[in-house]
Amino acid sequence: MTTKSLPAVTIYQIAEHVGLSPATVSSVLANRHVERRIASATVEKVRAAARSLGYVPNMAGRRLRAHQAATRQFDLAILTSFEAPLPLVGQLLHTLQSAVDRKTTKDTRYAVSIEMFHAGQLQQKPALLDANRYHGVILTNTLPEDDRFLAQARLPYPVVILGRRVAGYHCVLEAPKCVGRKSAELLFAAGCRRLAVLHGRSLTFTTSDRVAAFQRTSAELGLAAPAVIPCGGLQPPDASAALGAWLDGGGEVDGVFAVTDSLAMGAYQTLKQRGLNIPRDVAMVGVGDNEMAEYFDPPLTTVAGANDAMVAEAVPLLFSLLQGPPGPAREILVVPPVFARKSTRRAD
Amino acid sequence: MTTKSLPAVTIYQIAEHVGLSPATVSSVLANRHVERRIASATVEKVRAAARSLGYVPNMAGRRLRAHQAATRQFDLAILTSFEAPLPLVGQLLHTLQSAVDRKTTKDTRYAVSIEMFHAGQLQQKPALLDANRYHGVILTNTLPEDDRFLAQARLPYPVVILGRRVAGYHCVLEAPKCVGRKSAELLFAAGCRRLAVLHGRSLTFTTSDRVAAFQRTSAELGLAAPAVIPCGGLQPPDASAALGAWLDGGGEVDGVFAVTDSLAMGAYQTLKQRGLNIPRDVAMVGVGDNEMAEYFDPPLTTVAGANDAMVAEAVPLLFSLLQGPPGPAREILVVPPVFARKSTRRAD
DNA sequence: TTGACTAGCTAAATCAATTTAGCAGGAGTT
DNA sequence: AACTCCTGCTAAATTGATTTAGCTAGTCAA
Repeated sequence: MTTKSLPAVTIYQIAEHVGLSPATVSSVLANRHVERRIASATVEKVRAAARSLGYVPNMAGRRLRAHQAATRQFDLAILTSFEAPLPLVGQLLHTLQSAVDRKTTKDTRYAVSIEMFHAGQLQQKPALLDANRYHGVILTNTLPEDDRFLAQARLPYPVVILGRRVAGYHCVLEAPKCVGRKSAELLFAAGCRRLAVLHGRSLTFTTSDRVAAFQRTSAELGLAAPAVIPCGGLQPPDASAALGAWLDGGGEVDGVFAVTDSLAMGAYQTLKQRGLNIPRDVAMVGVGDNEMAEYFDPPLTTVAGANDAMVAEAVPLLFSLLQGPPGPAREILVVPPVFARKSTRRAD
Repeated sequence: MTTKSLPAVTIYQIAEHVGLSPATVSSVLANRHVERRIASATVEKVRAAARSLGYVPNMAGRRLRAHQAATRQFDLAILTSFEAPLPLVGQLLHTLQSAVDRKTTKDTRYAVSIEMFHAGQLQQKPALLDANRYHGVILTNTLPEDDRFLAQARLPYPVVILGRRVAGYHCVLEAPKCVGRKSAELLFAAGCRRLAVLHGRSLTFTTSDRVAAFQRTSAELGLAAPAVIPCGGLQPPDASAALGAWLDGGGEVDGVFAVTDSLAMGAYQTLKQRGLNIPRDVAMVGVGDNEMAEYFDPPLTTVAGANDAMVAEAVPLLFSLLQGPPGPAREILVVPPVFARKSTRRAD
């Protein structure tokens, strides 16, 4: 419990404390004491001092010294919010790691980190503006507050923003309005006339775009304004509860669009509990963000699942930024595919 | 395309190349050229040289220099295989990040990385034995080959192994045999007499323990030896195909245990396609590794979901290792809970 | 002509850890 | 007595980037 609060302890302080040279301390702490013939009493003394002073090795120092001149190392990071659904990040991580794996050679190495921030509080992330941590970053799941911060603060390393458009940055995002429009069209084509949309309470850029486009397309198709049902969170129970309450309040639908698949799953449960058949009584469209969608009962029609495609664009973009000259901020729009399944197929 | 292959370029080489001092080059590359009054022609010259020589800044050097004496920084990593299901890793990441967030103070900071290896090829991960990258690591989703490597190679930093037991390491794992035993008992209690177990082709320590315990308990209950059905992978289609082929080959079951939930989902599909009712004709038990299990149709009875609990043990254990003296390798066993749902409830 | 000032650049110190060459002093050998 | 060897340790160099203090040559004013 003798851990000093500050400042951080170096081997020089340990050396002074035990009355030996830094060389000896280093040899012990790097476990080289056998080949360096350090007396075992000395070893114990150094270790005890390191513990009691709360020594934490400085990796920057170690790495600098251990650096192999022929190797260039890239430190990459994925920056995402705590609140974001993990599968999306997982997919990004997977793709990035695979790319890194392929690109690793004898003289080029990569390290991939994940950093998380609390949604809307990106500016409180310490060291975000330091140039001494990462060579490049993919930033995703930001909220409007975060984007405002980003738009004014220029980060001193290459950044790819995933899923949003922020001025001055390289961005990869879903083609705007596509998902909402296609969802409305699918439900309309399935014969639905009273639509509803389920979304999480805190809308990201992407999900609010989906809702808005859904509403607009409904209007264009001559339908009544869709019911907008906000759910407490993004998990199935949230949707289940929200939809249930809405139906209890007299709401009526024959077509539901859920902006994420886990909301769709919750909706399935509520509809089935009330004896409503999918798709006969209520057709459903989700977003292909979950590989399970195909295995729902009935299989869920999804729009998008553009995450694959977005990630596939974002990763090469990041690598190109690592090498190439700055250049103007590029913007890549990914058109989401449609997977028509049973949940919107009434005639069968 | 003038990127030299080796060695890595430093600012000294750039300085020599353009006939200026390293100080000037540094000022330009750190974007300090305005306040340092560097001529704009010089700025362009330096930038061009950096690009053409393929300069990659050495973060260790930068961080060392930028180091704030009062701050100690811990670099932590999660080391997992590419082949592992991502949600588990996601949960671990989430818990670790939350802990790190709570523990971050003015003079103690943390960075969390994720590194991936190809299952069974951990020893090929470069720099795993270097002491200059991480202060501590949580290692998960290893295969027996990896464990053998670990048992002989001692890593020069604190390690917590998740989900397996490896001699000489701190481990957190499912209490052995529990999941397999409880699954067999649940199916037996549901009236099943002809059991089968679905598993992925490459068995981890955990999943092979589940299969073995399931077999043994079946025998103890006086049942015929369960059919063991290996699936090509861990995704629903793999289970769907494997179970389908087995049924086509004349296999008969009234109770199925799937060692992961995504296999259970595939099995659901096959059973329903063949007109078999769950749980009346075939009861099912899965493992609570997927939050969707409760929303299957019918809801899936699961054993475990011990991942929560394991992660909750592993993270504090890692932190205790970062501070405390070495001490003997601890082993924490987590007893998996049971969630009985409709898929094993025949009388209703 | 001298002094004040500026633009543009550089020398050298610094960050923390590791390693190499080598020193001091004692033991053992012939 | 001269030598070799060994044990246990240290001085100093090294790693890459950044910053501070300061230098030089030129401009301008008095």
